[in-house]
Amino acid sequence: MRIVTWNVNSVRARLPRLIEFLERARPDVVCLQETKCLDEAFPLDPLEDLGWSCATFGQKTYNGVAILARGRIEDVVRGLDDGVEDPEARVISAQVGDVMIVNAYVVNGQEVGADKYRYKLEWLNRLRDFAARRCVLDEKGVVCGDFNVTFDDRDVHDPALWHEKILCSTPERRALAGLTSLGLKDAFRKFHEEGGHYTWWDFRTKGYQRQAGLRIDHLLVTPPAYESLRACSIDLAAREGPGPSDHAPVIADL
DNA sequence: ATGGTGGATTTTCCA
Repeated sequence: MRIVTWNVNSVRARLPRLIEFLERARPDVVCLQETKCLDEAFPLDPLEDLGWSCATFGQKTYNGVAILARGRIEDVVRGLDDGVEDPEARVISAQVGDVMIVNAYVVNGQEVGADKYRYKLEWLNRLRDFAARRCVLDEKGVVCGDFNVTFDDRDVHDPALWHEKILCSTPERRALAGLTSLGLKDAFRKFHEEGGHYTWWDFRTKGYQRQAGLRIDHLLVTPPAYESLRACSIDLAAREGPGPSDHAPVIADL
């Protein structure tokens, strides 16, 4: 099963690029983040016409997540289901075939020390607890999305520049490690131990042209999914050409 | 400390 995570930075603005990617990469499951639209504005018709089932959890203007699948999407849960008041649409999960899929758009956090930063750390702990409830460790499961956190300095183009900055600070990395502590493993690192592989490049500083990026989009997988992993790669072609997202898709084959 | 670009929505917020 080919599973993709991709922060599309508006599904409506990115629809031509999304369709091009679906036809080229031929995934089975696609987890989208930052869809940036209400469910009624999601481009359901063109995607269903191409054979995709869609489960959406959106809001106006910001955030928003969706799961696309060639097969049946079952047992959909929207949100973290922990009783906390939360108006932001950041996580959707569902069973697709024999794989539990959890798709998350983690809070960005703005800057270290900001209110949004503290909220990010709390939110990552809530995501960890949700993943623990939602995934059975001896079955196949994938917790993926835009985590807005690097694992370590191998994921950073300029570690000195980013030292203890947002997306790279020690508390954020500890909170991300809370998910791997459950027994989930970073799919990409199974195949690529070296640094220099990135999934996001800042538009503002022309990061892609400078190869100045960060690896912040991840697939964390349960042990059976990890054992069955055959490949994991970053689709740089989707970050090139006209009108790309600022993130590239990450593709895992299991 | 600031600005650069891009998206949604509305001359500003968020990333």
